[in-house]
Amino acid sequence: MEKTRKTTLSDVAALADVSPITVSRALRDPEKVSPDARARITLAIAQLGYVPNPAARALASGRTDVVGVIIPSVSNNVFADVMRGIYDGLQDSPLGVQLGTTRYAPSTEEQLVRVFLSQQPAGLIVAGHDQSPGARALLERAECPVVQIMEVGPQPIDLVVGLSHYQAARDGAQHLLDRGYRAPAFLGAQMDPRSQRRLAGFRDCLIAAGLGGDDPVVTTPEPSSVSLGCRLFADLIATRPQTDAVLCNNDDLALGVLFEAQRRNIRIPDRLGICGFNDHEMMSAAEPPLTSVATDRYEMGRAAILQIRDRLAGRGQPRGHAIDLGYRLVPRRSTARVTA
Amino acid sequence: MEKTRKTTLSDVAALADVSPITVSRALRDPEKVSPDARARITLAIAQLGYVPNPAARALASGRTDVVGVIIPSVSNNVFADVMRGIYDGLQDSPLGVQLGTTRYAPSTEEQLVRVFLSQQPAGLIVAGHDQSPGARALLERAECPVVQIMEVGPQPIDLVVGLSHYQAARDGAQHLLDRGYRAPAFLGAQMDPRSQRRLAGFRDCLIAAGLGGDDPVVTTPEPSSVSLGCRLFADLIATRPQTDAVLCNNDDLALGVLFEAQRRNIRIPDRLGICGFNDHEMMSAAEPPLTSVATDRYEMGRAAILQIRDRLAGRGQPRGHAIDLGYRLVPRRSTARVTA
DNA sequence: ATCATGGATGACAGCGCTGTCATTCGTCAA
DNA sequence: TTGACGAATGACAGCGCTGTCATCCATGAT
Repeated sequence: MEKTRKTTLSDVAALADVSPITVSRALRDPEKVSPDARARITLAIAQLGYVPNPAARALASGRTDVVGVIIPSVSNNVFADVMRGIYDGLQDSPLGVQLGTTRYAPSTEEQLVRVFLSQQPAGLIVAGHDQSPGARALLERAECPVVQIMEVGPQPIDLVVGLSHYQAARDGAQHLLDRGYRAPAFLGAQMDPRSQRRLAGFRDCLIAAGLGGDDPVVTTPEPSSVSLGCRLFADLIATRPQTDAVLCNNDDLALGVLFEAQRRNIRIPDRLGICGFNDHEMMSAAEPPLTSVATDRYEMGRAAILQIRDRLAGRGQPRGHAIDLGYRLVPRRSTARVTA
Repeated sequence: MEKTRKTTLSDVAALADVSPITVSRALRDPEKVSPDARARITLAIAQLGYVPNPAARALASGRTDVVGVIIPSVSNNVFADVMRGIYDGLQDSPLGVQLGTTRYAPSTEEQLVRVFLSQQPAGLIVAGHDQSPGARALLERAECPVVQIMEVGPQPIDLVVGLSHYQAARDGAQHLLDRGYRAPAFLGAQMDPRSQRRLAGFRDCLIAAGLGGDDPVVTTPEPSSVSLGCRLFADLIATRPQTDAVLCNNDDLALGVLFEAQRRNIRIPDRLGICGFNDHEMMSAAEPPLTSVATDRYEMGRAAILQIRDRLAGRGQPRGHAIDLGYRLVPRRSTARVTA
């Protein structure tokens, strides 16, 4: 196990017969180096298998090629789509990703922000608008672009890519009313701030329609799952049998409701309407196909990275710029009641 | 926008009235510093809000606190579970994660390995056993622990945490035969090496049972999805109507098959048996509940990180150590044929 | 022929931390 | 009382790269 010293810039420089600094320039800013020297350097790099040391670069320049991404959880498939968008947005750039998960804990988030910022990242992507005051202060002082994703809202820290969960859920609820359902309920798991705003949209829609009598809401802090959808729905109809439709906080729950309804021979969409949230691919494949409020999680991640890349390239949007990706109600058979 | 210099070790040292090196030790190895000095240092750090500069640490020590994770894709929910395990395994450690995705391309994988290794990571986790020769050579020469996850197999690079996909699928196929199905087929998407080995297990099971006549296999390189399950199943019964059971390469496909079968009024399990792979949470919630071969993706990620942490702590397993997490056939109603 | 101009290159120092010694001091056995 | 020892601390140099400024040289205008 010999201790082979890594090849350095100087090794390359020696072989290419230039000074180390010229090699450094050839790597970062090839335009500034003569074609002749550049060719010799490229060759030397290939011969030696040289790979730059990012730590040294970071220390010397005060910058890194790492984008920090802080999300609540990796197992939530909403974030899986976001991450895919992020990675696609990274294509053809030297940037890498450092991922941190908060487990929905503000204190963890603040600590992650602190740690990530200490690495002088090229940019930071954080989920949501509900950072702790401490985390927010850190982010406002950050020297790199900061993108808040998932939702649009007041007082952005820097850049924003998201949508209005309140409006999206309100439209979902309105769709149920439009289709003639008169006793819709809300099912929610993992009641993070976005879920809370969806719930608020649902409630306001019912109130506006004069249906705000009882508060037909079943929620739990547990993480969302299909099985949980089954259980929550079972709870719901046990306590509120007149329920004729459910707006689910996400698609997992909606699928669970579908299965539980099938088990109980509850006819969909006549006896029960189901509307999910996000419009995961499986919604259209289900039998019956399930209505959902479509959100573009993939684009959310991609756009966030592109915002950062634009900023780094000097042609970015100013502080406060927000991209509202919107949402789209996708009606399917699960809410296609015959009696309107 | 004032250029506030970050507080450094020396600032802390000055305030605590010790030398910088003592502060460094207090951070990395508190035992080696007197309680008195340690207290003053802790106080100074808190007062100044000092956060170490990881780039400087990496440059000086030649090591980082980052574990590189190289997986094919983040959107595959198998890897979402693995990632969750990894993050849980990281709890109470100073380690962070740098994630890279190969998009199932060996050349991308090799480049990622090269880039990650150049960062002198604390450890590396790579998915699968089918690295390109170049990537393999790099990994074998790596100075950090390397864990191959997902499957066990011959010639490990260093550490391994996985299971035998061949055996798992073979058992799944055998289960279908045991339940009296006589014309099972295999449905596969995203035919990566692990999927190929599952397919091999399926084929060998049929051959061993003397049912190896035709080759009832429908696969596609497309990424797996529920909708794709619907389509593949439609293709399958169009070309091979006698099919009486399907072993699906994963649970998404199995769910798609269920929906498509419901659409066509194909009775499950009597007319058609369905077996998935991985036993995603939704399988037990479905109606009817779906049989699957359970794998512990979460534990795969967690164990991989723990292996690395043990190594770093000096009490790790030797090179070549493999953990076979096994699998578990979970029979449910979707294969509970009455006629045995 | 002379000088200003700008492109190409290089010298130097230093980013913030840690490895490797060396040094100091108190403690205990002889 | 002395010396040996270990715990606590410090001095020094350097990790590999880049920011800054200086230098060099060919070119074209005068």
